[in-house]
Amino acid sequence: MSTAPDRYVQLLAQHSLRNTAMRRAVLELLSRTPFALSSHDIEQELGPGVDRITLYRTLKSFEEKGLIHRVPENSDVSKYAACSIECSQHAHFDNHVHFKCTNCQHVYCLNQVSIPVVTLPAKFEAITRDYLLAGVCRECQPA
Amino acid sequence: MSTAPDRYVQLLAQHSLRNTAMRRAVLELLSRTPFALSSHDIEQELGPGVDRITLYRTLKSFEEKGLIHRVPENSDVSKYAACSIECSQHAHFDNHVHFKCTNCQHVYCLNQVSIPVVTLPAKFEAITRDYLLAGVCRECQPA
DNA sequence: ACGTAAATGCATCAATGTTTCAAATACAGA
DNA sequence: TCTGTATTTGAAACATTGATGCATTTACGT
Ligand SMILES: [Mn+2]
Ligand SMILES: [Mn+2]
Ligand SMILES: [Zn+2]
Ligand SMILES: [Zn+2]
Repeated sequence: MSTAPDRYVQLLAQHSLRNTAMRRAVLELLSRTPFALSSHDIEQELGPGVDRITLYRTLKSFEEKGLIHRVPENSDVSKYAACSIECSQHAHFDNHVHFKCTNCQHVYCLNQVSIPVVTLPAKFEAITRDYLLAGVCRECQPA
Repeated sequence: MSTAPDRYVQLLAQHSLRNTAMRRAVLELLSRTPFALSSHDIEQELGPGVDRITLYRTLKSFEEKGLIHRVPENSDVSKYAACSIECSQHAHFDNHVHFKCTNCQHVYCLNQVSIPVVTLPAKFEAITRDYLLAGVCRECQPA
């Protein structure tokens, strides 16, 4: 009756994170959900058992280790999504555009659409880029 | 000894906002500063007299009326910058790129650089776009 | 199976922002 | 210029997000 060596246990090990119930649950939830989730969303989804502080710490270490990335939501609440497989502690490779639906409020990672490069004024050196669109998503289009 | 009919009084009137001390002060500060300021920054700059709650409300109405725009800082604090002259309550026209310096933490509006358009997957309809770069700014470049 | 470093759970604290309501004030109209 | 009224302000209370310190528990290398 040992725990099946599932995908998430492996992912945690690969990123030097210990295998705990909370971590497995959060990782599973974010991998399964097709849009970004806030800390509050995750708390709701995981049910009443979860400790808010532990969840914050989980999200923080996941972000540091390259398991998830924070979506540049321009509101006051952070939302998180699973990273592409090649992200690590040392470098994030989530160079895709994000899309926030003004109707359902969901934020999608558009992994197919990469962020275009712009020419900057002299002496500005860019290292990271974020591109956030807002509008109406696929699900919310009027017939 | 009447108040000189200055630029800010005019701007307020044009956007259907009453002429108050707080509003003049905030508008003047944001117009004069070459990078975006947080609510906290503004509080510091304006000195100990300012009421925090009134300031929040000032920023909120300025944003609604199209006098300032919120910069999509991916951290937990909102920063504000003066809008281009043609913004109004009904439409913002700040289609420029923003740049956050990882050294001095300042966020600049790069008004010269407009946001490139991307091709979205079917059925996604974009209405607004935000593009935030991070890196080293002009002032912080090593010699 | 053990020892230890890491993670958890809980209390406490801090920052940001909203709401409610009475008092003050800007400004349109007389 | 005076006056009435809708807007704005200032203060207290509240809500939410998140960090920190510390004792206890747990995961995992040996
Ligand atoms: Mn993403
Ligand atoms: Mn700007
Ligand atoms: Zn939608
Ligand atoms: Zn700088």
